Amino acid sequence: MSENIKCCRVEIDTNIIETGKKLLNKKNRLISSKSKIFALLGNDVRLKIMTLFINYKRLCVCDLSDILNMNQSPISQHLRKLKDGELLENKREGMTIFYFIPDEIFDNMQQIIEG
Amino acid sequence: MSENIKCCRVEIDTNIIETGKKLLNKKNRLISSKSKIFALLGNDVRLKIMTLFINYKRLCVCDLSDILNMNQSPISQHLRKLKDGELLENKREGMTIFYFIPDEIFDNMQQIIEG
DNA sequence: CATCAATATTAGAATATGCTAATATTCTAT
DNA sequence: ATAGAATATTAGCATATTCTAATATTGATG
Repeated sequence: MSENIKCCRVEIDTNIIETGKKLLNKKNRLISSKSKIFALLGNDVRLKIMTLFINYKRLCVCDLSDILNMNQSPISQHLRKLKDGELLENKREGMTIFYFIPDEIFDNMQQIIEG
Repeated sequence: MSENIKCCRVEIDTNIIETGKKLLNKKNRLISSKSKIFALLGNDVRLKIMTLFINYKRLCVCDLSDILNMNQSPISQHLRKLKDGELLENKREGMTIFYFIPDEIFDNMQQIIEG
């Protein structure tokens, strides 16, 4: 399996390579999904947005535009990404569409972001 | 302060905008530094690398190349970023340079990545 | 049903990211 | 000292990201 050894270090623990591969293989899906979450949070604007949602429960695009002092379009685009990544949900109430962190992940999000 | 209201929703809680701004202002540095960490972890390869360091304590470029089945160059480049972001340190021992998660942040990293 | 407020989408430009391929650097060990 | 192993760096390309500016969509409400 480990034919392509990249260097010939003496104290090589060839076992590490096999067990490492197995470890990653086992955690592959989890790592992939986590890295997507981190990538979403790895943007200043989006992390601010999520921080606001932790503190205010629900906000609309306008609120965020005002608070962040940014145009509505990029806010909408960020919210779209966060929604696609299932870190946010939305719900219309009258004329405004409120975004919020889904109950199921709220504690976890707070943990990751504020913990 | 909030002259540039983005929309004229009726039930607008203008207070949110001011307190939101203050909140972000207060947490600004923290958010910025956290988003950098998340951005580093928001890449599949780097998250795999960090996961490996949590499980194996220390590894060299070659180990990672072998485990991840990637060329040495991109691994080196990722390690550089992780080191610049202070998520990793390194130390030469004989011919090989070992990377590892600094003691001070190990628990925190484990928490973020595995928690 | 027509209007308009709120939000979403799109194209396009500037910048950032992550790889390959080639080369450079750094130390060890003879 | 010098050769070679391990690692780092660089240029360059392809793709991804994030904004602006313009336009489209949606649904509440007169």
